[in-house]
Amino acid sequence: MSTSGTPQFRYTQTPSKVLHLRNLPWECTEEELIELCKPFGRIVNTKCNVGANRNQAFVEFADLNQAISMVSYYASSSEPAQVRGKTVYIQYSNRHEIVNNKSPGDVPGNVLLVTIEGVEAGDVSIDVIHLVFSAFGFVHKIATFEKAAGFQALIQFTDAETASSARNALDGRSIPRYLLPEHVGSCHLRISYSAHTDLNIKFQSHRSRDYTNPYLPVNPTAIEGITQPAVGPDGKKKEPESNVLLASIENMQYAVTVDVIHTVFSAFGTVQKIAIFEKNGQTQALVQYPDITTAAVAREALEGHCIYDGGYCKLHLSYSRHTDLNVKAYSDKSRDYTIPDANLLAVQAAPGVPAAPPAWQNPQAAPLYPEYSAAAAVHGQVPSGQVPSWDPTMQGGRSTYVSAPGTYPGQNFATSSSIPAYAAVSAVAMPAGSSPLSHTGPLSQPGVPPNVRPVGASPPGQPPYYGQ
DNA sequence: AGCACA
Repeated sequence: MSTSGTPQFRYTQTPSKVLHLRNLPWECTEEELIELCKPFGRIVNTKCNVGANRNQAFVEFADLNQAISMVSYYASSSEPAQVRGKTVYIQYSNRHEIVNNKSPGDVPGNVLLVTIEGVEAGDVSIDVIHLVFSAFGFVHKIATFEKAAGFQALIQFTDAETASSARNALDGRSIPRYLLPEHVGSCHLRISYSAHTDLNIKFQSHRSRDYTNPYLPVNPTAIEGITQPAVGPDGKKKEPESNVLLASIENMQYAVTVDVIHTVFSAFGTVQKIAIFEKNGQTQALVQYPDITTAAVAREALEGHCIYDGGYCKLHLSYSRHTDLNVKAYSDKSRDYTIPDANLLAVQAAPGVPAAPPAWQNPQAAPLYPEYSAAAAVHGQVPSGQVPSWDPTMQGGRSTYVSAPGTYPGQNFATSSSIPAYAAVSAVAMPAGSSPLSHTGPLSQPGVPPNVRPVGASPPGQPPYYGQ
């Protein structure tokens, strides 16, 4: 009772993920701190140079047990914890997390996120980046990409020490002029740490390199280097066509899941991969088809249309710079439908066999399909309490399966006869009061009866036909 | 040598 207030210090401290370190050398660096602590676990945050003498610090481990292991180790060790030869005293902090203004990018790791300001992607080659950063140690991998922030590169070093030496030396500096094209004014490097530890490089290309794996295949389309954007008849830049579409979803009042995207875009051909992400607060999706023709048809048909009735989830489509997406095979934000599967390979990956003839070969099916897509997209299992209200067969939250693939207009061009394309539809919240099946929605065509019984719920989290 | 920052 008497000591239950805020004791100056405690003899028995409750363990915490956060450790308090004192008697550190003056202005001990974060790297030294991490060096000392990382044998015991993953460090998620630090705060150093604390106190009037700037000789205290906090270290937060990912897991409580890691902090406990460090405290226990030094409690019974004959060798005290030391930094630069000074004994460091370690105890549990009386707080349970470090709160500071440090962004994740300040937490050291072996991968740097480099933003090259004031340049376009074509101005700085990956070889120049490699040259500049190799000065600090072996560069394992590089991946470059363009983001809103500008041209960026992820650079993977062996360890955080090498990475931080590069960061300390280069952050805010500029790439030497002689390595740059003449027209580039300044190009300052902004360097932070990435949360990545191992980059997943699929190809050697002008965008990415894996210097640890010389046998990695070269991406034939990507290695050609920087293609100048084609110029259309109006003199405006015309984006190069691609088999990958970038869909921006406007007015996204309702959930747009991978399955929704899959259903909508499957209307025009085999969808190979999907990735959904947020950019500048807007939801976007990358949709990969096997070929440009299919993508072009889908783009033409879907541009400006809405997934749901009422102007919800309006699609804007452009061609992506990607040609082959690198996505998790199955997650809530991505899907890779091309992963080896005996059944699927026959349908989707048989060389020379177009998996899906372009929709324009079937003038009737093309307009029909989007309507179905929209309908199917808003159907499916929903969290309990959010049972869609529009489908009488859905009462009680139960759903029905499509009676037969043959009843499905256009199924012949989207799938093999044995695989209903729309079977992938699983979890989507239905906008209340919106009934795509019974309305002429933006994706609907007049005079088309809603003759398709929407697909039933898939097993939780699994489309029925793709296994893992 | 004994608990910070916004």
